[in-house]
Amino acid sequence: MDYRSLLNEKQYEAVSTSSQYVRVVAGAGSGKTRVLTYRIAYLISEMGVRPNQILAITFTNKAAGEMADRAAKLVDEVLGYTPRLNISTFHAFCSRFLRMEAGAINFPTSFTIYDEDDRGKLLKNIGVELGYKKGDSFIKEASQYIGRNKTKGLYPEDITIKYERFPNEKKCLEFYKLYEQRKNDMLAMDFDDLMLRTIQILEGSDDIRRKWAGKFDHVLVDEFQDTNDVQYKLMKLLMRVDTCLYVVGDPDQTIYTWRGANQDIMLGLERAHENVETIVLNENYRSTKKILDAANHLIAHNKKRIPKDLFTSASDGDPILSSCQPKGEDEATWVASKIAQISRENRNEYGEPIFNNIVVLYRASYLTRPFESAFKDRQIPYKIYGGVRFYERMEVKDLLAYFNLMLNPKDNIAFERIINVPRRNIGDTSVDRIREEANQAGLSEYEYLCRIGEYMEVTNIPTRVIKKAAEFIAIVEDTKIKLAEKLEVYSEVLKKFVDEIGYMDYLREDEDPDEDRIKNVNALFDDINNFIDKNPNAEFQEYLQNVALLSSQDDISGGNFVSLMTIHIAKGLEFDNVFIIGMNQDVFPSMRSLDDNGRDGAEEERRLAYVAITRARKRLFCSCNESYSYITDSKQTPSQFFKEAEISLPRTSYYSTSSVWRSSGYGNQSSYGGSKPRPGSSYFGDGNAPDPFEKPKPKPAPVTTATNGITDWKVGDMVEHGKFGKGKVIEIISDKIIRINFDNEGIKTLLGSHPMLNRIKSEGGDA
DNA sequence: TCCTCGAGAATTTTT
DNA sequence: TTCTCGAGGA
Repeated sequence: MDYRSLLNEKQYEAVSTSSQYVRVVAGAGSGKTRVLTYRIAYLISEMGVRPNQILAITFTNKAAGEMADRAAKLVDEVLGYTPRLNISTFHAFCSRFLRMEAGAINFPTSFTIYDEDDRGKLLKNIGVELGYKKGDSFIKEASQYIGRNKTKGLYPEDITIKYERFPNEKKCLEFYKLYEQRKNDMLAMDFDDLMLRTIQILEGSDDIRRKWAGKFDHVLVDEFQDTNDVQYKLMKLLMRVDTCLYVVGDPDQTIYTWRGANQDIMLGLERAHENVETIVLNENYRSTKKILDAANHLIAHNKKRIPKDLFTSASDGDPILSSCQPKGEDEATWVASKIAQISRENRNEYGEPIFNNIVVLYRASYLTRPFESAFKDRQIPYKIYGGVRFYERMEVKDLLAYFNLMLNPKDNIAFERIINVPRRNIGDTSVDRIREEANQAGLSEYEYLCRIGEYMEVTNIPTRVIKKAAEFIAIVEDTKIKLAEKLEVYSEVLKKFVDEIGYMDYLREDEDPDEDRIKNVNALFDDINNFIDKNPNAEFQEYLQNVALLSSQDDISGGNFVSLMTIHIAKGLEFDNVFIIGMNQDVFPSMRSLDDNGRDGAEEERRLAYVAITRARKRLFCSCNESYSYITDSKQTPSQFFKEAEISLPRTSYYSTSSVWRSSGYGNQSSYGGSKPRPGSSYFGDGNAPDPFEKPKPKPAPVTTATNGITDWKVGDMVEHGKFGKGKVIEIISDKIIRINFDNEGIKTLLGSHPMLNRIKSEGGDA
């Protein structure tokens, strides 16, 4: 492959360097991902590195998947085979590591991963256990204390308090201890544990460390500016003296310091290693000149940075449009009218308006509300990312909790989530009692109920509850046996289970026209099928662990709709048309960030705005409003970022009293949108009309053909199963799942590609 | 145990 | 403006 012709000079230099330590400072839109992808391909195709000697770390699972696909394709073009690449997030890497090595710290490899929601519940339980009320502010304080220490890599045993640095420090530490203890009892890990336990194991055993550091000759890290100290430590543990390190990032895009990101790691890399080669990519291929100018102007206000102006040879492009409207609804109307116009100008081959090159970005999720209704009124299809994600939906979480409980009976959080869902008349009081007694017996809540017979003398749990619980346990245990046999399709066993416990009926009763709960449940089963299909040898446990690690960006899939997301989620993405909304002082930059972290906070907010602006390829729109703020108890004012980015803000508001903004600047601001939006009214319909644009559903992952086994089943095929014997195909449920009537075993639902399944005679002829 | 209602609080970003 | 919590009644 002619790498030289596919890359510009700097990019080629970065891709082909042979230095051991390389730092690529890549400005927004300079082809950062391209460089990393080509680097991986180059290592394999030109430098003879074996694919499994490379470890690449990205920020999201989605980025990992894309990079793996693209690099694999490149290698395939040159060498004619598709390599298996180790590309994942830090967390996913650790999860895989722990599945193999957790035994070293006496932890089972079938641990459960707790997400933020589970973690919050556990913390609340502990708070109540310690005698605080549910909403007590101390629980919040302790939770933050725990979070802070974990991002620093400190477990309770690493902390000693000589004198309290703040009033409740000792109490917080006690809380932290209890949290860790309870979590360990339940064989669970939170996100931080994944990293910290991995480090613990690597530090604790030379053998294991040698084994893992021996695997990788090349470690590559994307978005390196957002690496935190714990992640960096882990990286170093995975490296030998001769391991090559290749990091790519942009210090101006550090937006995760609140999660421990430390841009000094990137800036000070030469202090850690000798002979670091630094390559700067500052030609932007993404945005128009006007957009880039705004970004450069803005970021120049930051004091703590290495000056690095992006340049482009692109044309000026359209002017940046801005607007300040009286109310949030008016701002939404303004945006909606612009979107309607853009989509009218961009039509696909069938003449339908195109929405998928449009994104609406904001600082905080609560800002989306008026926009949702404005889009609905105007029949603009949209999808919100990072709100409630698919895997966080109530019904999906319920089912995952059931499944988790099956694999890990010690998981009290899962147990408490579902013991009364659907209603079994086991209320809070009973659950409290179960928790208390289980604690005393030294068992998990589920285990305690399983063995309640041994405790009949002492228990205070009403017999009514015990009876109900016993029914429930019977179904769970029965399903566990079926799952362990692995003979029937996983999802089918689970489906039966879900029916048996009456969950589907419960969903149907509780029908909420806005929520497609039942469809979501089916989508979950599809998802499980897909996973098992793609990873035929994987344990179901792995699916559950994977699911917990998925992030908001991961379910970003194509479709013709406007995307709405926070700027944090938008990191790494790009769109033709970008709207930045809610650009009000104290909202963006956020007052809280300024309060908490002073000037550093302000600089991070500015970097965030920089990220937002540089997402845009062709057109940029910035808006704010002057509505009343509950936070400051006063009217809102435009963000300082307008001035700093030198984006002029026209006086469109007739309520405006304090407009200090220039009304001239880049062209005629109001000509673009046509007529002035009418506050409070919509252009289409009466608001009661049915929404013709269904909210897009999570798309089932693309159908993959099974790696082994038969996929082209037909009704009437005769089969032989390694365990069930002979039978006949009676129904094709989907392209993967079939129903077979076995001579001796009756009707079973199976995965068509199941290795135990063989066709002995095809319908109408020999196999 | 569950449901309803009213008061009150709270609005950041996420692997 | 919207969600959460707790009290009180069925």
